[in-house]
Amino acid sequence: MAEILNTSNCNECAFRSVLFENLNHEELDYLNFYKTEKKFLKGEFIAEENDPINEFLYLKKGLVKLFKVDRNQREHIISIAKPLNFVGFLSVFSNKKYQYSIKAIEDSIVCYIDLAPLKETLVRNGLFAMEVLEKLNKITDDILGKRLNICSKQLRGRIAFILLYFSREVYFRPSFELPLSRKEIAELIEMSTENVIRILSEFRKDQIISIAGSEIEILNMEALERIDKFG
Amino acid sequence: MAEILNTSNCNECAFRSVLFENLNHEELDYLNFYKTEKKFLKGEFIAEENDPINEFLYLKKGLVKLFKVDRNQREHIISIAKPLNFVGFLSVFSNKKYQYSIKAIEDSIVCYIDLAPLKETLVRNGLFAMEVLEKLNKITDDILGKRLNICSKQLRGRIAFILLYFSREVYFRPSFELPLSRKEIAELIEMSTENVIRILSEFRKDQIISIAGSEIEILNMEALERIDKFG
DNA sequence: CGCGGCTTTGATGTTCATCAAGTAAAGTGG
DNA sequence: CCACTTTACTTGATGAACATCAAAGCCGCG
Repeated sequence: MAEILNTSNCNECAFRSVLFENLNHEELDYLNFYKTEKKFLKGEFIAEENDPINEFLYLKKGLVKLFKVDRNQREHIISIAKPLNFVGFLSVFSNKKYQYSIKAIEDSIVCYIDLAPLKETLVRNGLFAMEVLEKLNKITDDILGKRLNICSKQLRGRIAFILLYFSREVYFRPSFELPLSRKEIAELIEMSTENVIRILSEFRKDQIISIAGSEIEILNMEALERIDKFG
Repeated sequence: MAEILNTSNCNECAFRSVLFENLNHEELDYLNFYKTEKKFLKGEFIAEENDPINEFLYLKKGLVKLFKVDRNQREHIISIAKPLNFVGFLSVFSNKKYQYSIKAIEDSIVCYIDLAPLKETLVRNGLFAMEVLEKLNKITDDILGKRLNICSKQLRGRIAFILLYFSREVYFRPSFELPLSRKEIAELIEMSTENVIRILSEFRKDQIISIAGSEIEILNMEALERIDKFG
């Protein structure tokens, strides 16, 4: 399934300064020894709910979704994770099993670090632990904030919110290709697929966005921001 | 406003083993020096959104709500915190300011530990940091899980959920006094006050619960669980 | 070619918030 | 302690927001 890559060394990783600022060369070499790097194609599972958590994993490249499936087989997307978001952070220190599934929504590269040596390093290096603590705190803050935001808005506001999210926080451009199907967007912001489509069309008619398949361009940013804020 | 208590020593605190298992006597004495204990009456503010976070705080006794106020003056309750939930955990390591307000919903005692010496101790003692990491992870997992749960249910299911929550996780009894007004329950599970009342009355008519003011008794636990699960 | 999945639009009905009005409870000032 | 005000609670009626159903077009794939 997932292709195992010719693993690069953490010491040379571009993300080192962002993620592991407080580790020295020895510590990095140590973790590097317990590290695997895997490549996933769009649509492939990276982890499945109830799998045991044996590794700490983070996204080096790509885009993934974290989601749960409820008793009616309906998916609920908890969060979209992009590189530098520690994907495995949500439950890695509090649970033995994944509480959700992870799937690549763009071709992705994921680093796997065995959990035991990582924990060892955390215990040995308090600065590193503090760093992880801060990042974890930030990520969960962010997820929870977005969830509260979505919960308290009505549909037009939710669509505006999610479009602004992709534009501002993922692609850094006013035009982008939606990495999610209409159905997945519905699952992310808790509404029906039909209404996702309907409201997107509405925005198109109002000249707020233009749509070509999954290609979206935001034409009137101010209007969208107003809808996000007051909708 | 809040009464400052004759501070007890952390070394003798009953919660020590639960919260600070991995600290030795010296470390505890050190933190104890930077600790204040305050008492709040029901309804009093413990912290307000945008206050600077200078202390790490945790609830020793009582019950508090964490909430935000939106642009329409409507409150949104993020979470109810009970003793042993680190109240200040949500943003304490990721933000300089509180992202939400905290208010006592029962008479409460809160411990304040200055943030700087706490962080110092975290850096010096990796085991302690690891412990905090695990607890923080658990708490945010829990809050997020509940939020997702609430978002994906309709109203009857939400009411069932929140009644079961108080019964199972807060009071450990089938009968209890609701610490929240009907309005606050509405703010916690994102619905209108009128519908909270309506559905509670419905449950009363169906003999699932009995109501006497804020006194609630669950009469038919199985029915409530069914509604929680399938509603 | 035909099948299944994704997208789109319209029609219909349900769920829910809002409005209105009334009662009970709880605080406030004389 | 009682009139007065305010706040919480309650019920019913109405309409808006939204999900669901139905049908049709579109595309990729075996």
